[in-house]
Amino acid sequence: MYVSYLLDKDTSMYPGSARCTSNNLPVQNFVSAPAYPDYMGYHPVPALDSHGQPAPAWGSHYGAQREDWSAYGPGPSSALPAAHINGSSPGQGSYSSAEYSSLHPAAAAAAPLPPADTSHGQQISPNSQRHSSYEWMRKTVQSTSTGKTRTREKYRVVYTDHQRLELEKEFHYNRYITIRRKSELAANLRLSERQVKIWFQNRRAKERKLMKKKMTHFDGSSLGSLQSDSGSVSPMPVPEAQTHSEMPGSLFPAPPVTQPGPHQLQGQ
DNA sequence: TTGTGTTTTACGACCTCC
DNA sequence: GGAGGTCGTAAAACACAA
Repeated sequence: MYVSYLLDKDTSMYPGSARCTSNNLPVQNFVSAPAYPDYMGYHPVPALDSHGQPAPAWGSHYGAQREDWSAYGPGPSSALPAAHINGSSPGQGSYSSAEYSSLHPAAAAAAPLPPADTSHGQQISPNSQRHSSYEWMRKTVQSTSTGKTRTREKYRVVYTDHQRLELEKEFHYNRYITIRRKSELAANLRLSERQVKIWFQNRRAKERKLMKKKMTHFDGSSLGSLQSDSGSVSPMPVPEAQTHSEMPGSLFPAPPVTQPGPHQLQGQ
């Protein structure tokens, strides 16, 4: 399960119930009920607990013991542990089930929720806080050969654990995000819709990369386990028409299909 | 400390679909 | 034409060994 690692992280990241109290994020959007309560493929926590213990509902992961939330105000926080904040200890960024199960759950030693005042392109991540003041964000860098410039504001912010957790949750629920959910998520996470879209694109690319890696590793003999690794939803792409149409009469998208759209099979 | 490898954001090119 | 898709890649962020 993709989320299990993050859930484990989450347990230490957001223990208790008062998550986001200093973050200005709409807490109600992150409690146990996902946006699609009727969708059977997504079970927020209990089914994902890899330690054989009943895990609390989403809401109980967040808050309480982080009595020091308010200590992480705007500005660099150099007192944080260097490792793990980015979910990057051993197995950094790998969320396949096998890897999840082998990861130490204490990966999130301390992941402060940064101030939510992260207007587009200015997400203040723990990492960026750790490594610099805000000055670097304002500078521009020359791209190598093309002469194009990229502003530091764009290149690149490190998303907070919270943002990534929510994105991972959404990804675990559905590999392809709908327009509506993209808007909601962007608003909730203080990201732009473009960022959400690109995150999903990159996340799918990452998954394909992992799949490919496993394919070569298992030499195609363990495809069944590969399928189950990806959770309850199909790893295959969803036809675009299903994902970015608004589905009249239905708030939410249909469950993912197992066949890719025609245009997604060719040219790759 | 430094070099190296990996992961994470972000973008451009090119594609299909509506 | 505009949307979102994949693919490839740049560069920052990060981990870790030497």
